[in-house]
Amino acid sequence: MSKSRDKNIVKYAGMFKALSNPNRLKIFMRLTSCCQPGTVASINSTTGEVGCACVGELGQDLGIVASTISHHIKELRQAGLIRMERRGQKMECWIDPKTLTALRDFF
Amino acid sequence: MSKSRDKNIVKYAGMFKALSNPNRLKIFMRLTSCCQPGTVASINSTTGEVGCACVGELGQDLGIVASTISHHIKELRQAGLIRMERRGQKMECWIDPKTLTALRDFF
DNA sequence: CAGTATATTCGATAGTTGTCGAAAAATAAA
DNA sequence: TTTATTTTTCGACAACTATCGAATATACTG
Repeated sequence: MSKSRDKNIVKYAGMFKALSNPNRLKIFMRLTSCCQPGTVASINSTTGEVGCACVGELGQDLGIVASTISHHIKELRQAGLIRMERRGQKMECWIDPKTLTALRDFF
Repeated sequence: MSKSRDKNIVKYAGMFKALSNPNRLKIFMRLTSCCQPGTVASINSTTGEVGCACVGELGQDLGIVASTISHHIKELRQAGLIRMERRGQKMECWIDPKTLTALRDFF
């Protein structure tokens, strides 16, 4: 019943909540598939992290208005599932590898 | 954009939704810790005592009213995460090992 | 600068969810 | 049958969510 355990539970519950919306889950899966090793994407030379789809692309794929996509991406980011970075006019999103590992270890 | 893929997404989104509530996640974790996955109810062969949690126990642990626990368990069951069986007056719950494996494979 | 492209914020709204207490149902015991 | 125990269903309600369109912001291009 420690506090850190409760905090952890809230953290993971937040991740699962972020993945509980079908459209958000699609975004997540889309990002995981395009970030697969071997797939081309822009690589951040400092962090080494692999960048992927931007907001517009994701919205076009799912047939969802941009503002809604933006909202969903914000949720995924706040849950710690994805990271993003401005690249010109576009925002690039990619899966946070640490969180992905944490989720793998959870189950 | 196949239909089976969409169905799968909805299925997994449902699992994550079930785990997105902190209390439900606690129930899930409690069950994973107290039950051997695959065994319906861990019964002590010498004492005959049952090791798997029932609705009442779970509610007492979390300080939540029975009707709420019942509701949460129903959600977990409908998502395919847990299974349950009547044993006398009590209902015994345990994690569905198949679903657990599926979730492991997802990430 | 004005114009274009992309992304975010805001306001509104219909729909969903978590929680409780009361009542009902199912089972066991007396 | 009556009583006790455990669980489920029902009704209610406040809180939250997904989605959209409009307005705003940010960055590039003539």
